[in-house]
Amino acid sequence: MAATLKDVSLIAGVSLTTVSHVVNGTRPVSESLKARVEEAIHQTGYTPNFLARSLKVSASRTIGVALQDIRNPHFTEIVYALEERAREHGLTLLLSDFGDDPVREREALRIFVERRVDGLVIAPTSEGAAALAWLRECRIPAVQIDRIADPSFDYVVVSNVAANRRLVGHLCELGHRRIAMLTGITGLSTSRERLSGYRRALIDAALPVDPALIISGGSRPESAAAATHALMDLPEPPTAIVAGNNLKALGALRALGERGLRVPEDIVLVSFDDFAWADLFRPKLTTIAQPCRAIGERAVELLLERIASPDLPPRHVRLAAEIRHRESCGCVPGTPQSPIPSTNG
Amino acid sequence: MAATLKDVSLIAGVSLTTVSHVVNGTRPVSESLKARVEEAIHQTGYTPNFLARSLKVSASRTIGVALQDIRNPHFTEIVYALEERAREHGLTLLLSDFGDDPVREREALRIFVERRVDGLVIAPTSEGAAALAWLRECRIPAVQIDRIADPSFDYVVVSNVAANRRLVGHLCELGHRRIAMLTGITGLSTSRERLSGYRRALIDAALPVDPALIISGGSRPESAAAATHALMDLPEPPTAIVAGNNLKALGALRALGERGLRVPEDIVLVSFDDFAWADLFRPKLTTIAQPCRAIGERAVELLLERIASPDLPPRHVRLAAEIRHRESCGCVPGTPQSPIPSTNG
DNA sequence: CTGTTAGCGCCTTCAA
DNA sequence: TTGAAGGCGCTAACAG
Repeated sequence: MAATLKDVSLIAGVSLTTVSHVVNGTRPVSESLKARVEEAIHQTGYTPNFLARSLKVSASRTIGVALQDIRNPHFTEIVYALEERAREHGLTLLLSDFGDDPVREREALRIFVERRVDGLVIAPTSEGAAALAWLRECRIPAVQIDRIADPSFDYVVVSNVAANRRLVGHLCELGHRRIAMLTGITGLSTSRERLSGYRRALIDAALPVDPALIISGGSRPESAAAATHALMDLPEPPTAIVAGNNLKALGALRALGERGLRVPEDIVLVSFDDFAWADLFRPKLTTIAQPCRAIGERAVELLLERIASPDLPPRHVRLAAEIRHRESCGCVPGTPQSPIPSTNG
Repeated sequence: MAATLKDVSLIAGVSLTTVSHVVNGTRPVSESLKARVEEAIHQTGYTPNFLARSLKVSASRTIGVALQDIRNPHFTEIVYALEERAREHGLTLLLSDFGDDPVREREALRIFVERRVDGLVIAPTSEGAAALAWLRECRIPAVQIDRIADPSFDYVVVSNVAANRRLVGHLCELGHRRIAMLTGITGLSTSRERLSGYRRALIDAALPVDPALIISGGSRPESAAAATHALMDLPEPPTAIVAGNNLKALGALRALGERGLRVPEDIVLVSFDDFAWADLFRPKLTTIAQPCRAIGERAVELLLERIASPDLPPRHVRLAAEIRHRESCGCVPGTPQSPIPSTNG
């Protein structure tokens, strides 16, 4: 159907090789021939067949992106950055959403392998290590983002411990003694690390860690809403709640609203993950903002480097996350934002 | 590097043809051979090469998605639905974001054509007709979503005129006589249609159409903010503003906030496009919610049908959009939602 | 500076 | 029920 190199070569009256070379600029061709070839290309409307090229050179200039939910603005933002950076490098994005299901995660990787992606960026499930091991067998490079399922692979994530320690520390400084933590999906490194930051902050402040104030698991806002209700039904409810991620914050916010509790007057709520339109929310949430853009960009760069040098030792990037002081923490609004130092490895 | 059909055939001691057939289940193979082949596949870790297959059968089971900005939740939601539906049909998504730049739009299509996608879904720019014409030459099917650049191609969009007419009509019924309209990017069918719905509603209500109250163009919230300020600086400012899309609403909301104007007490604001967390916004915006999920699903279905029958006449789908009555229109909250009837063609 | 040739990995007639 | 052989469109030695 579509014109091929051969069609062009016939029309231009040159060899197929020459056409290939003028298309790719891969060896010098005389002006006269080049002109004839270009004319023929124009005439036939020839468009190179990347599939054939990929087959031949065993490189598809394609990278796969696999994650839990593009609709989560955190991931949306990252995908945007990935796409942009990839495009700059002539790479095209294959997208797959596996909804936090290890079976679908595995399935997504299979599809990417079949399509011979040059590499892939993945926000793995808690069982992601097995899937990654398979990728290693297939010798296809991968970089993890957001969470770490296997530290022997590259990753770019944020300093969860430091960021949450600082956020919770802020609450302690404000005088809170009963601070609850709603963590994300059990088994995810993000959940563990953020919980660890929470613990460290309490210890820093010489406060007891009350297991009743830690509610773990779940990926939907509904579970956070239920957890919030449970928390507030405690004989001694918390005076502050830390949402382990944006979905948790949404659920908590709704539950608090249902109970007619005002934030921050009646209860303080802060959260990991920022929202694009947080300034339109009431209350305005104090959050930890992740550098999504940078995460996506670094991920592509790491991937490119690994594709070039597959035997590099694993590279671990931790980016700083930044606290955005708004109203919901109850401190004076307008407080300057405090960056958290990044650590590597 | 990776095992091929040939590797498997050698190990299994059968012909390459047979291996191909057991992999694809495309012709009966005796149990004994099948077992040997499967064993060999397992042993070699063979994964089919889709690139080679695509080249051979000239079909890539891949569809391209090209749009203006994945970060806009309206599109994010659609992409999610597209991905899901595509996956159900064994199709993989290639994603490209062209930021409303016709040059990059064209570029994105070129990449898709080179990669021999089976079809593509596009939210075209206002200049998209030329790009689509090229696709037609390449004989690659495309369905437009959100807006229409060329009605000779399939599309699935919403009933913009009817929806906005109804929304503005609601404002008229509430007694507003000076209603402003902030339209989106000039030249887009959505902008035209929504503006047309606005006009119709005013005419329905026997109200004059004041050009000073219509501010067109721009795709960023900032332009809407500027427009809102201009509107409020008018000798006779509007008592209600209709934002032509979600970004416009954000800009208007901010400008109104900057002026210390309360919604809906001082001024009414409603908008085309809903927000996922609209209930956390203050004010709670009355909006027109588009059925993003359905748009994505129908788009994939249309595309699949067209891939199967390229010569079908153009198919036009218009889905109903629904008004979500919340606080910002100033009518009693809790009013039941009113669906808008869909029309076809 | 240009052309011939041998595959990349796979599907699919055609023949047995 | 099985196998051999000819490409799909392209790149990259290898010759000239």
